[in-house]
Amino acid sequence: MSSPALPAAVTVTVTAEQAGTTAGEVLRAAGITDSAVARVAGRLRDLAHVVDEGDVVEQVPYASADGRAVLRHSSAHVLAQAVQDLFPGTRLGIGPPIADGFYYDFLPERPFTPQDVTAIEQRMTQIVRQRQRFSRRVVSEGDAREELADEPFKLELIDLKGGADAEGADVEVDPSAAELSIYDNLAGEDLMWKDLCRGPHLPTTRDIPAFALMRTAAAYWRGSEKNPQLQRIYGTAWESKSALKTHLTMLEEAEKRDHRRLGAELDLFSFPDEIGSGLAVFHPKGGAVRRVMEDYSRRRHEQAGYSFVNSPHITKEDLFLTSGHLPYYADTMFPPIPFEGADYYLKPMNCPFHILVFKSRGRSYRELPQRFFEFGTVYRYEKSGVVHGLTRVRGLTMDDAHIFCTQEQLAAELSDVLAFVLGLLRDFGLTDFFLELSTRDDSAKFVGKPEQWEQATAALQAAADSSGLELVADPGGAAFYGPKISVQARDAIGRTWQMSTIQVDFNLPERFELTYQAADGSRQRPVMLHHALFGSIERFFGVLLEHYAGAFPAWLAPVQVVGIPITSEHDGYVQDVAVRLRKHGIRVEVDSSEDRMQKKIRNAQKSKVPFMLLAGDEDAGKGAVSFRYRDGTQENGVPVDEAVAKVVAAVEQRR
RNA sequence: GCCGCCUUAGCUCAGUCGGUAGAGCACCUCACUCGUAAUGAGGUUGUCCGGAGUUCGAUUCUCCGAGGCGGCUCCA
Repeated sequence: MSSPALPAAVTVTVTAEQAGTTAGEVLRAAGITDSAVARVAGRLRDLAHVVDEGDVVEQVPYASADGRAVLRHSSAHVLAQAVQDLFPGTRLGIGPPIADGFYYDFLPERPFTPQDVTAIEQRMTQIVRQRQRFSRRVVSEGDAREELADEPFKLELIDLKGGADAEGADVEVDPSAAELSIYDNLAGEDLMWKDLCRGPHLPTTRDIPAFALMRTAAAYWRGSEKNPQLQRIYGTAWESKSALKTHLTMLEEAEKRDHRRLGAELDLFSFPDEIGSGLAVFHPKGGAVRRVMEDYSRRRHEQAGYSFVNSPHITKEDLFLTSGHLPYYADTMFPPIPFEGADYYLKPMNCPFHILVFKSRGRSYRELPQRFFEFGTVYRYEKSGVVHGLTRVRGLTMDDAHIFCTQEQLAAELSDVLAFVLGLLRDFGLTDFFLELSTRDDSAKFVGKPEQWEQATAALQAAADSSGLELVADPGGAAFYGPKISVQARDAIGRTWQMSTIQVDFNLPERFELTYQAADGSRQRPVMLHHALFGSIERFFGVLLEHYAGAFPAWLAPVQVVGIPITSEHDGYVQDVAVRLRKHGIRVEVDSSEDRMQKKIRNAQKSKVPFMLLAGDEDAGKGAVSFRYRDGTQENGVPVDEAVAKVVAAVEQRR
């Protein structure tokens, strides 16, 4: 994921004497050995690529984005070769490099077992040791079809001429190149295996320094559930054994931080089977964290000029017919409840309710922008295979806000909202952001007038630009009713999470025929902004839990202080200190169990409390306590007043 | 929803080639009263995920269902 500084690439210009030699030879002559492939005249080429005088040959270090992609792509070939060695008759799909690794899709006669994967990995090791050469050969389309007669998926790729709609397919057939190429794997002069492939590749299999197979999974051919399902094997490959190890260690770290695991270990929440898949209950400790999150958010919204509204969990279907959601999202809503002659639905979003609040009486331009906020619990029918801990649930609470404003107010409101969102996320300890601007494409799912889309997109673009953050384009990613900005945050171990979204909506005000009375007495249509900062509280909770690896800062920690009496005789003394802390709103527990004090420290440490507060004869004698902090350091003989002030200050300063 | 794997004590997991089961932690009892990550001794705990089938007998085999995990697809 995050990598140490990558070495700078060296470039060499081919001399007259070097013309007709290879890119690899030119680089070696310049003393460069660390190059997976070469960039010649701006294109990645095999080191065996023949160069002309004047060509600029650029080193592509293994530990560069391109270098890693090539070595992973070559690893994918070795994987496919191993699979076809061990399971003849297995058909090949595609095998591209991906972030941190590679995969290859297969149609085997039966799904792979874990034992198969072990065997495949061993076979790969043998192939690597054999130092087989990756040898490029340009073929005519006719020859390719003949050679690949047994590979129906490859033939389909040739038909598609690169299959721009199939992610990763362009590693097999280059849509921008006129020619098709096949890579032969040669041991000496013996052909061991071949695959339709654009390349480029490492010189030999031996040049793969370190790889590992990770897992198997199913994947639809060309990403469509209408197509046959293939068996995918994921692997990872790196420029060195130590880089591989670093990556695997990072994965272990991510696993240790998994919010589902921490949620159980720290007694924060659970998903009882009795309730149903994707429906969480928060335990007292998780509830404490959640309450602090919500309280803080409410206060900030209040300060930013939001009014609080409330709405029910179910509604008659008419509301969602008017909003236009039902036709789009019926299959991701819980099924209707027939009742008193109407169909009721659990609400999958809050916006129509807030619209009704706006619509409950006439509105004047004088009261715009009108900002409504609610912690609104919504229910969505997520398919059974996609529910995932707190990050993908069927019941979630959105910190949902809807702003009704005039066209003229839109731009200012957007940049205020963006600044508000970023400020709040920073308060929760996320500091590393980038933005994504999701716009429409020509798909039929998008509603509304093109000029409104343009106006909204321009306003979002301006707000994004003024934030100074990196902006990534996401064409086609908009909601059906309007474009959006999403804030992506990087967590403590460099993973990115989509957090807040801000959407512009001209559509709903129109569907609900919203109006306000303008200064000239005319009726005008307001614009709507949707935003949710946490997205869902459940999901944000999960992200924070992983970000902090369970060690919440003191202001969020479910238990902020654990009092530990050295012996049971000091229970009363520690209890008195706890009472004083509690008066300041500090969440404090005293461990008066029969355990020895060392065991209590261990337990408190495992529960990741920020402050352990110990007292025995030594401290009690002088009206003091001793701290042990989460990092194991200690501070002894702190007068009680000072200790209380210290804890209170940490919480108030949101540390 | 689709594919694969999984489900045994509160938790983590072992085990039974078909004869109703075990460890560590947790919990309870007793002793210990201790200064910064596990005091000792003793004890309790199970519809072996649910249902149906095969069988003299099913936690174990088969089928169906539920839940979980890894992906795919999806994500207002």
